[in-house]
Amino acid sequence: MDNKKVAEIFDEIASMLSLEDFPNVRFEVRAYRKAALMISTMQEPVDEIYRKGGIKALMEIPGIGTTMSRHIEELVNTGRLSKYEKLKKKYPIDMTSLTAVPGLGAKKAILLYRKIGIKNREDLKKAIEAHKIKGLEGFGKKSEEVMREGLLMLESGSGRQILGYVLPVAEKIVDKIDRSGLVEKVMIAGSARRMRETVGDIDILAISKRGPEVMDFFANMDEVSKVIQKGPTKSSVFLKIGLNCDLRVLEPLSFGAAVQYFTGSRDHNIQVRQIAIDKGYKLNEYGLFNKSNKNIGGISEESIYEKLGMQWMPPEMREDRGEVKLALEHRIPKLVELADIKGDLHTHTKETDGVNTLEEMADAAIRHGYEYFATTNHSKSEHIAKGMDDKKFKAYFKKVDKVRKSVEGKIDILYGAEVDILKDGSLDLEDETLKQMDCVVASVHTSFNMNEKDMTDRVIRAFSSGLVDIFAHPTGRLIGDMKMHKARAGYAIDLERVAEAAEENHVALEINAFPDRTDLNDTNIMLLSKYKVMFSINTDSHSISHMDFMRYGVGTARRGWLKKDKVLNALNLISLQKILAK
DNA sequence: GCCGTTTTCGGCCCGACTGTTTTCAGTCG
Repeated sequence: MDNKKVAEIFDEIASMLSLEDFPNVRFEVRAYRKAALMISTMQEPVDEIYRKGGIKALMEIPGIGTTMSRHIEELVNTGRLSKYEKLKKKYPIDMTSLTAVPGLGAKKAILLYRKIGIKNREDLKKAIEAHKIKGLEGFGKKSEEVMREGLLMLESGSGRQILGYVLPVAEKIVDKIDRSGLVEKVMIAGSARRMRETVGDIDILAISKRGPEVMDFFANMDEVSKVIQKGPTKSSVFLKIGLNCDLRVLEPLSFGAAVQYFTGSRDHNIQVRQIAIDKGYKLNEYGLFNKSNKNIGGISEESIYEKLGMQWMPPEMREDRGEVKLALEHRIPKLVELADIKGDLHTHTKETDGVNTLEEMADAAIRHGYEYFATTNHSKSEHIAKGMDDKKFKAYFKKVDKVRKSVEGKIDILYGAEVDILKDGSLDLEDETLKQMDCVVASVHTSFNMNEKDMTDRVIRAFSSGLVDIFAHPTGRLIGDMKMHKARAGYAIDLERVAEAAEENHVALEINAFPDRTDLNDTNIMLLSKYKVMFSINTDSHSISHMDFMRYGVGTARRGWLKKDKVLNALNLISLQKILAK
């Protein structure tokens, strides 16, 4: 029983309970939803937690109490849950997939079942095609249309998309609104502002006295494929890239409150609002209100946090992972910033599977204001990537020498490679070749389906060569979205054992900034920060434009609460070389 | 159903928009 399945069952129970009528039912619904969300985003499988520590360990999980932990116990032991089955008898419909259809909630779903026997999405689709829906009580022409389009959208598979491909679009939209002259201020909020690796929609906030005009401008933008709703203060559109985008227009006095509110995350906000309530205030998206209902802090995010006795914190931290407590104690760490990055230690060129020459890459690195960068082409096992053997590396380094001279004084180029860690843990190039290099990046590209112990041993054996400086994309996962990017779960690997070995052998762990990877991810980084290991934030650029991806790596690092002093490539060249020499 | 250095009971976020409403319920974020 994996976490996803448990979460789905809890979520479905929540939906079914929302149809029941007993005191406090809505809070019970919320409890199940919260538990589902918690479990679905957890790293460790709940059945493992239960097997290791029983009910007691389960109850340590926030949002899981006596009842939920018993439920999990029942699910792990029997594969079934009597409460779920009981409800399911009463509401025998495929609740999760039906309520995923926009415009359709639990109440309407059960109504459709009772009136015309719709049990799942297939039934719904047929009923819509046969125009059986409109005319039913509570349904009209419009609701049929909304559901029809919703179904199409679900079928086309657009869900969350990768931040690195969405953020530039969002920024373009914001820029256009800004230049329209209709707004005093406009900015991105939501999960994009928190730099989550994927986003489900784009939230934009603006200050303007001309709401309706702003909304007209917004609805008519090139990027928009369909207007979903349009009011004077809130509009929602579906973008051509297959994502929803919401725009809200606000008063200046509410802007800070709205920014705070819509940046989220939801769980962070619930905590912050609770603090407001405890202080006798009320916090909503329009402001921070005192007892006499005067807005005392809505103008800026900073003023809200300040009035609540909290330190302002970077959006990347707002995930309800303990940041609220730190903010109350004024102990928010100073996180690494894009401006701290002094170089990129994982880049490719035309010689293998990159598209730009070393000269072009050097130029781009200079434009990024870097002090140094490493050229790290693939080793010979990577046939598809035209990986280079020892001889080719030697020849390549002569070329590097030339370019080095031509950019002298502007940037330093480090010799490097992205060398394959072979199945047995050996490296894909001769020791002699690797010893000549300033920066050896090692990574796994083959035999992904080894078991966890073998994979971990393989990687640790590579570290013990003493030749590896950076372990690239440590889990090998590819995020993917349902459109064009292929997903791949990471290989099984014990990251904590890897971190121990990395500490011992002076290997830095990579935070790969490539949007499909962001590997390590935020939770990995948090987990591994307790080790005395350095992290290296690299783009894995295969072209000069990829160098812009650095901000996603930095964003991921910040989501993992990483400070500058743990980041290898935030060091200046001299300090970097000292560490690489180890 | 969960949670708690002010509580083991009594709280738990709430407003915009829409459709089908003749005054509001459902959905969503």
